[in-house]
Amino acid sequence: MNNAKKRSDCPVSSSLDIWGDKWSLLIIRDLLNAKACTYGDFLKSPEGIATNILASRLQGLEENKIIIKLSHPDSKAKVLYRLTAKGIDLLPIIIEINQWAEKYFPVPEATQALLKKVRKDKPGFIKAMIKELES
Amino acid sequence: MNNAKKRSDCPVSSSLDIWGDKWSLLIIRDLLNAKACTYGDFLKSPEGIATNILASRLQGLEENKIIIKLSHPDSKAKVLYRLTAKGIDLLPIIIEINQWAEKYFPVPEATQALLKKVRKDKPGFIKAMIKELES
DNA sequence: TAACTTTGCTTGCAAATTGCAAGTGCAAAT
DNA sequence: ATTTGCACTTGCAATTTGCAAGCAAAGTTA
Repeated sequence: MNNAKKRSDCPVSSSLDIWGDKWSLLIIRDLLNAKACTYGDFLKSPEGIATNILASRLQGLEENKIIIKLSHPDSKAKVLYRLTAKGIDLLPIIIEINQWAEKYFPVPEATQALLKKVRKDKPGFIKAMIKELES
Repeated sequence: MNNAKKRSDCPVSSSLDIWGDKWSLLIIRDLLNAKACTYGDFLKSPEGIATNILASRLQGLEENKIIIKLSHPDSKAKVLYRLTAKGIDLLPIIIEINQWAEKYFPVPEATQALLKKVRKDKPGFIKAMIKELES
């Protein structure tokens, strides 16, 4: 998703041009869960992304303003990645994906617990989570 | 998305294993728009999917029970593809993608019109569309 | 201060996937 | 009987992926 080739004017297609690959949404998932991640944090995720692919995806997401690179307060050697407002706004999509998944195959307990809260009050859940991610 | 390799237990990851490539969701989009498509219909979409890729994606989606292949009432030479209930349930994800896209870049008039209705009553819109797709 | 480790990448290369063009086989129309 | 339409398949070049190794800058340890 590095190269900026737009296949059509369709909003779904344009969105997929940005984050429609097997890895980008997992990076975004990590950032929704953790609020901020280092390069090494992404590598530790269970799917096992290759380091060169991670670098290329982070670059693409940054170019598309989905994430921002920040300097780590503790160390110059470390880098922090965070979601922009545009990236945070992918949360509803991720929630719907989780709900779809829960309906059609077994999901982890932690997911079930979160989705229970979502079911109780989805707009409230999203609002609270956005507030948390922006702080 | 042909091969059934599950990268992790994460519901997002598992979902992407099924339809998380640059083409599958466009096939699903076409089926949400048209209810039923022939092989040739998919080829006509503006993104220009290659015929071998289309064949491989249709096979994968069928294996994962997202779509079904039906015989065309008019001709034995034709095949109809339709969404299963599992496939139709991807509609909320597609809607959220459209809404995200509308927020961050210009979208076609037709999309804007549809999203206006979504904004007015999202659950109602989804319900009506599911009913239409299942009929 | 020198050696060692950690962090965030980059590079090289083989393997897999994609995309283009050209078939192929069956059905239907002429 | 021949041509056309439809749903794919095949061959092959080009791109992308994934593994392993390398590397510079920063931080830690002795």
